[in-house]
Amino acid sequence: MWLQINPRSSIPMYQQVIDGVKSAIAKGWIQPGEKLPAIRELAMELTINHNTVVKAYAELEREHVIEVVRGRGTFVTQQPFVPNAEVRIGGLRESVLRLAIEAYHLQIQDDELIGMMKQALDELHGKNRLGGDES
Amino acid sequence: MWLQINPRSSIPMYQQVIDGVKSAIAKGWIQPGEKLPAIRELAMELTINHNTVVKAYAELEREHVIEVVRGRGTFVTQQPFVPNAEVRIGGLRESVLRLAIEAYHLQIQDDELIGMMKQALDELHGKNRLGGDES
DNA sequence: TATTTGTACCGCATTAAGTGGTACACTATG
DNA sequence: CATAGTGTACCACTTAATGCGGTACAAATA
Repeated sequence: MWLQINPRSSIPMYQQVIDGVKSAIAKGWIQPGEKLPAIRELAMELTINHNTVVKAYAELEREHVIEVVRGRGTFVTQQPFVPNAEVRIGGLRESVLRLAIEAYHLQIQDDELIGMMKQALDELHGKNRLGGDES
Repeated sequence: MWLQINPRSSIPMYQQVIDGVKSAIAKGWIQPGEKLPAIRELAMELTINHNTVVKAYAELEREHVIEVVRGRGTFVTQQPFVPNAEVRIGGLRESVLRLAIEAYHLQIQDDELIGMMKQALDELHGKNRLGGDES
């Protein structure tokens, strides 16, 4: 199963489902157009309530990550929604700054953080670049 | 005032205080050894309950960001706590991957994300580097 | 001694998260 | 047409987190 959740995490379970689906898509574990588990089916699999899955799927649809069709099922979005530049950049600024601050208090040097970032990106793409172009 | 909170945010107010203090330190707005506002004083300033500030300060002390002295006040840590490598790197891995996934779904290209990261780091340090070494 | 500061409780209200259940609407299949 | 599979929409309920308001105590300082 490409989705695991921890009932005792401080992160709400519906949020873990959201993150898990997004992660699986970014990693290519599920392809655009592919069908996701049915709501009751996934709830059974994770031994959580179906309403919790409903909440997660609804949010994923709101973010154009999946498409929900009544009576047929839920599918990974085919034609990716294209957010405008303002949303694209502005939506990330806060998260990027937040990470920079977190790194500061963990005493992570700039180039080290950039290196980790590149490594994470490469992992997402299935590459294995070892060298880099850090200054 | 170097701290602003939004009572109607989905982020808990005590968490906003934590983030705000960390941010102010990372940006150099408050220096190591400097005294933070007294609990009741800050609560009055932000028009929130003193217990909320207590909760935030307690967490900041737990993370070795500030030091609390009964009867004297709270101060930004002088001798920064040095976490071991495992905590330093491992603690960031998850956040970095999370950001990479978020960027993926916003259709942000790798070099664009790296660029934003470098820019954020430079802002924290008060620099103004424009050029970069993106591939 | 008086003031400033942090600490530790208590009770209370509001909200988010999650459970369990039921019923209905739409689609595909036979 | 009937049936199975699916999403949708409620409802009532419990638990935990958040935040407020208040009071009292402890330690440092002037």
